[in-house]
Amino acid sequence: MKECDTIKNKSYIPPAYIQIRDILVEKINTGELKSDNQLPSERELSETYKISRMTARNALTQLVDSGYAYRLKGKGTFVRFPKIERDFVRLSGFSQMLKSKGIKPSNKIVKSGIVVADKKIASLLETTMGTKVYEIVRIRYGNDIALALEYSYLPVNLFDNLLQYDFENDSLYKVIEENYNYKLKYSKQWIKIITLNKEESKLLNVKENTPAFLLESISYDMDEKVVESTLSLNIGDKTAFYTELWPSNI
Amino acid sequence: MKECDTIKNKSYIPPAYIQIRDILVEKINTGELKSDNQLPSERELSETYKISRMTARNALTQLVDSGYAYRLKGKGTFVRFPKIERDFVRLSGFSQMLKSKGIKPSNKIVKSGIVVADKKIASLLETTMGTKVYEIVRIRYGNDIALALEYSYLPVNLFDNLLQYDFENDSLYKVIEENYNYKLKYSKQWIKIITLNKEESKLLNVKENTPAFLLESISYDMDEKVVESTLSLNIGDKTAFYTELWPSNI
DNA sequence: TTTACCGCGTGGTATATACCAGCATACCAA
DNA sequence: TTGGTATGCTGGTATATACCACGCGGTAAA
Repeated sequence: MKECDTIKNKSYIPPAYIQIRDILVEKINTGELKSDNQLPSERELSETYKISRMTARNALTQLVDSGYAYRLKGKGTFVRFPKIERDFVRLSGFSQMLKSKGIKPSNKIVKSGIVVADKKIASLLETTMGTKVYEIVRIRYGNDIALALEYSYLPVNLFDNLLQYDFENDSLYKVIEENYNYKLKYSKQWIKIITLNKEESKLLNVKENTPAFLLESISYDMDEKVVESTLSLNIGDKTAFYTELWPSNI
Repeated sequence: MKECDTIKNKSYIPPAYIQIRDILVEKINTGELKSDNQLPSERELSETYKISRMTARNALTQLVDSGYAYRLKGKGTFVRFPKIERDFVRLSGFSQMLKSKGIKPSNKIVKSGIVVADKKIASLLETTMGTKVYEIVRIRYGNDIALALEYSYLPVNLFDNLLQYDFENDSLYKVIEENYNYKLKYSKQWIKIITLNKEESKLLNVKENTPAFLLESISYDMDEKVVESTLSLNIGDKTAFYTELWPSNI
């Protein structure tokens, strides 16, 4: 069998267009290339790095697709920074989102344990009522101010001895990916409005009936299995979502 | 000057990869190709339509990028239907969104006229306080139930005699694109929570202090000019947003 | 002075070709 | 039966080349 490089062995060499892409991303992140600066043209890149124009174009396409750049026909390709956020809550999770805004995230566990799924939880985890699931209830803080109350549910059969981990300091996603080796592929999410009940408002230290966002999310791994589902109650006047909408071209 | 085909004259012929893409989209929409069916391979497409493999690949890439298909290395390209919705409110506007769900949209104009921009409106339209702007206030109905109260603002200097048009029946976007020839490029959007005041709740026929989504949006045309800004109050228990989040690859 | 055109650089589309890498199947040998 | 291998499909990466459409600035003509 032929030798085949993978991510796991150190000899992995990314494709040329990925390498060029990363060189350009680096220049954007370090500030060498600023917003609306012109990136090297496709022909220029191909000469500089001794690659074909198509490969250079692929590298630039990667930047455009991920929001780092925009193209103007007849003029050039230009930096867009800060890059647009199409996903208003990233798959990377709550902590990372706050960190990227310079806000100090912290958690407090309200309770954690194993419960049997009721109808609502069963439908979120795409399983049947009565299935055993982990329930982790946390309060999320930003700069020590309570922002959200989060209920996370995970199927017991996928996670052996999950509760041994410290979810006040370790991110749930990190534990799932590193300790159980589930690679998350995507998540579905719904945003609704509710008013906080007595218990919830007390935990979040706000008045009863305060309006809040209810975020329901379901996360899928590479095999399209549901690995986790979260209900997040975000205090209305401390939360806003931002997105940019681009017309579909089909 | 050389003759140059544009969308406007009828002789416009789309690029080959767009034509192939549209042929495939058509087959998906008519049901000839169903969810998880395999699409023709790149090599097969290139033989069938006498195009190069790269052009065929471009066509398939269009489908993948817009959520109509997914690729599996070594296996093929497959239909994803219903296509994923990354944008939870499309740039196409409110009416079209409801239509796509089989809900009958309708509007009622509350008022329309020219006002001078206060601080809030000026910042939304990226102009200065005191600038003259059109204000159009509408109630949005779905199946004759009031869903939202919408305040739209447009700079007077970009739209000559805008109020001649009938916004109870024509979409605002349609008028902008067809009568004034502004092609919308993208829009920014914020989602917040508010509670409806006396006047708003009366217009929407709900109790005072009902929680509602406040959608603030700014639309930009191809020259990155602000052409329109909208504040939309959507009744909380009649509205939800859905999105799928995919991790960024950079 | 104003207008029209040309040249040049840019991204956009398209061709033809080549080899690599992942998956499935059939087949053959231990 | 089991396990390797050969083959043939798939998408992924990469090269080289060509021409088109657009934006802009310089220049020559009106």
